[in-house]
Amino acid sequence: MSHSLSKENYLKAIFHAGQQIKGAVPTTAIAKKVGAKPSSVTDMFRKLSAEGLLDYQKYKGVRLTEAGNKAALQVIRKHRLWESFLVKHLHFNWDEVHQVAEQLEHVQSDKLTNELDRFLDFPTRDPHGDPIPNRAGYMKISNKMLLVDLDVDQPGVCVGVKDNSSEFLQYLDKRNIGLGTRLTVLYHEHFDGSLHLQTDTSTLMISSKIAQNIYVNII
Amino acid sequence: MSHSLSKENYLKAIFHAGQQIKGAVPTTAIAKKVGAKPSSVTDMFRKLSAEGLLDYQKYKGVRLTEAGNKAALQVIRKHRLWESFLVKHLHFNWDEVHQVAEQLEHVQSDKLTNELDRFLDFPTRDPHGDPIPNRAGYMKISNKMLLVDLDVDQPGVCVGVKDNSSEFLQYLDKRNIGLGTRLTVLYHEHFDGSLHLQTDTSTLMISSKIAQNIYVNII
DNA sequence: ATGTTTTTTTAGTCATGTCTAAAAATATAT
DNA sequence: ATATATTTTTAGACATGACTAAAAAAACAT
Repeated sequence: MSHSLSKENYLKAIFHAGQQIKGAVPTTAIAKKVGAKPSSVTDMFRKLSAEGLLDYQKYKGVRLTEAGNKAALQVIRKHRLWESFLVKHLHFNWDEVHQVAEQLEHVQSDKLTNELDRFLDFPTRDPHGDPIPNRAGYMKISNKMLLVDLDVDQPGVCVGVKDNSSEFLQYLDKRNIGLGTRLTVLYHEHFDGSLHLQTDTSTLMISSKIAQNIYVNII
Repeated sequence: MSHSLSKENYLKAIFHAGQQIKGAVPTTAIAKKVGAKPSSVTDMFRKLSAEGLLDYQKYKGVRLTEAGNKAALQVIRKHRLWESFLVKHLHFNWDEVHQVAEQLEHVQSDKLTNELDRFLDFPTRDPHGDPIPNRAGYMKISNKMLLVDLDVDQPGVCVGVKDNSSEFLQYLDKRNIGLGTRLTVLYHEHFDGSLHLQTDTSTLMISSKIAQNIYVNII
């Protein structure tokens, strides 16, 4: 029932790649994500396939089986719960959590995971706005969109960012934009694409480039 | 500066063995602690020695160098902080924490460790009453003693247990004895060695065997 | 003191997860 | 359609951390 650290990383990478790609996930895509050479990825594909976690046909890439999907979701659940914990209680910034959560996600203890979930009051989104699977592995499909695509006068709430760099996150902090910030686009400036926003506390103007890196949900 | 999971476990085991043994720590003692064969331990002794973490002479056992001691203390610090977190915030019992803390202690992030320390309000003892090294690696030498050795009328406080079995811990819960419980020995029953105790809320009688498994500090 | 037992080390092997280099299959371009 | 480029797989190797079996050293008895 429990898999090695390396296998968990592959499952997670395959899950994420599967979200972005239409059909089967190719070797090279995973090689990039896990930072290994394609030959190593092929080896691992075969191992995971033998364990019934992947459907793998030579030269055709892989798909997660139901068991593989479930395993991947459990890792993602742990990753996102830990990210939430780090930001909410340990003063981590959005951009610092990933590396540490990558380690914490591999700790094996259902009790730990579920108690952490309860301690955090069963959050549904992590600090990047991504949905957190519940203990059954179910998560809301994310219908987040980029702020730049939000219609004028359609209220939205910030649920995450695309660019995770410190610079960007610090810029957002300075403009008082964070997870949960409600905002409405007043109008698009056609000349340069900049957006004029109304938040609960003020109005502000941001460039098109910024708006291309903020995820919002319609509310 | 950072060591593999396996190496950290060896360093920790050598530290603990060194506390119990007078001179150098022999191969077999570590083999038992880490659950490996003596030949594997010899291999690891040589590796750690080459890294300057151990003083090792063939057939003579090992001693931690200053660097090795420091590294061991950092692992112990993390282990005990995580145990504290699990008990205080995640509803773990005294006896459930060890296995999970064994995993969490290997997560590498100074910020994580130090923020966890702060979050817990800089605890000085873990749920078993063992002292927690601070970020400099300094910890109070434990002057804990067994309850059975506490003098009559000398007030003490429960700082831990020797027996970590669920049965024993549940017994203590039932008798309302826990970490921090203040108690005084009223008298020893010479006939069977049982102790009569005064706590803040009541008086109670416990057997000599129980008193041999409870650690107290003089207050 | 010398033979026996125990401890420790050496030598050789294995599993995991990685790599490089080369071969095979697939995809792309004209 | 066929040559070229890219992707994927195979084959063989390596590091880590473990193992077994046998040899060497140390400790223990009488």
